[in-house]
Amino acid sequence: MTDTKKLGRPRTFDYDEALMQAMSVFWTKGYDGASLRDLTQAMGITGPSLYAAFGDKRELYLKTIDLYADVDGCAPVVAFETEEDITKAIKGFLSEVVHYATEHESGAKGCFLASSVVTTVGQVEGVAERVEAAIEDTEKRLAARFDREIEKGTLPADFPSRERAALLYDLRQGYMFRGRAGWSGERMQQDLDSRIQMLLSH
Amino acid sequence: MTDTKKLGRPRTFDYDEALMQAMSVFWTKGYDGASLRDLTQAMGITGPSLYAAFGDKRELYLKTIDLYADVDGCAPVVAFETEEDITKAIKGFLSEVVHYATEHESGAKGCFLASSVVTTVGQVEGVAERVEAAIEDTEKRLAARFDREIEKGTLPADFPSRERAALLYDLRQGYMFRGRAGWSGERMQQDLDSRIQMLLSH
DNA sequence: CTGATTATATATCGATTGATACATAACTAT
DNA sequence: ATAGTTATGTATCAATCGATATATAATCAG
Repeated sequence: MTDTKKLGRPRTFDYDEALMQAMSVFWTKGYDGASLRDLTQAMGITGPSLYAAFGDKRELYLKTIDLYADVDGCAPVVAFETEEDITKAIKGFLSEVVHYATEHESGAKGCFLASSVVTTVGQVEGVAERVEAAIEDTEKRLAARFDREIEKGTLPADFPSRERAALLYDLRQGYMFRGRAGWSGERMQQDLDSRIQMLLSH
Repeated sequence: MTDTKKLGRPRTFDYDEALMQAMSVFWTKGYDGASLRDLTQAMGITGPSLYAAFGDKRELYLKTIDLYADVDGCAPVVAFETEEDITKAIKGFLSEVVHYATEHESGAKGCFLASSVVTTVGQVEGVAERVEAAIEDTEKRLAARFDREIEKGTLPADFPSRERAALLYDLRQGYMFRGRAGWSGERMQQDLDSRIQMLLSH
């Protein structure tokens, strides 16, 4: 935050882009599967540079998780929040999830946090808090969107926002899993409409 | 199958139990995280014995997946199939899932296949087919249970069995994820009744 | 300029990885 | 008994692991 000082030789690579590449490697190969060689090669830097800029492997890993949570992880949620019509909002959320589950620019599939990071909860210190915080944060945002609809009057006052938010999140998990398992986007779109109807039923 | 021959020195350890221990190690530490030392130590055998009995690390891994699919993976499904009352059957399925997600005799959490194996789909040859087959098989069994209820007349003829089976499966994924993330069983039981109602609505 | 500070590249560290060679032990078949 | 076959234990392989020591290059303040 307070890195106002500029001293010594400046780094010759893009910090954020290197971090993005690191995330991609962790995503596709997992924490243990990603070797320092894999990482440095993808990031375009050498070992000592990596350690100087990001710390050790674990710290780099945590930084990629934070990057994902800030930038990459909320595309479906943003789609859900910005669309005014609630039906279209849900459709947008789920469509984004399906798209996300089946193809990602990094070449990885599924959700980095939900299908890769989560496996290192008991293994890498600092991961558990981040995963739980991600669930908490996402579900709150989803529930808030439903609540807004109640205020608008398009959903009844006793609409179970929190429950439906949790359900939406679980559907997300299912799609991510199917994506990892190799399911196509078309196949997942199949039940989309009936699921939307179900999410809004009361 | 046709191992009718008995020749040479017999093995001095229990094959199935050793395989179970191996599964436990893979489950808790992941594929890459599980070292040969970890495995042989937990299995109570030496390296050469492991390679003689199970092949290399990858083959051992695939064998643990098959073991899980045959024995361990279907506890919730069996609970769903055996209970006659459909409401109680769903409750049994979900309760079993929650219990499964929060505690397991091996000390691992979540579903071995859904939260651990799935991350090695693109990494270890032979895993992808097994994961897809597991989804296919489970969803068919779940749908068949709903179909039986249609035949009994307790559910309407146009009840969407396949859709609800897929939904049930996705809920399972959600619980498994939450379990990995550290959620308690009580917390997950919260929405159970309303979810059952939703699964049976038409 | 000089001195201080930081990033980079080369080379390499000890430790651990997955996997075996070898000799020995224990069993079956003849 | 003898030969054939398989499992086990010891000891160890080359390769790779995560991480660093060292020297050099590039920037800053003065």
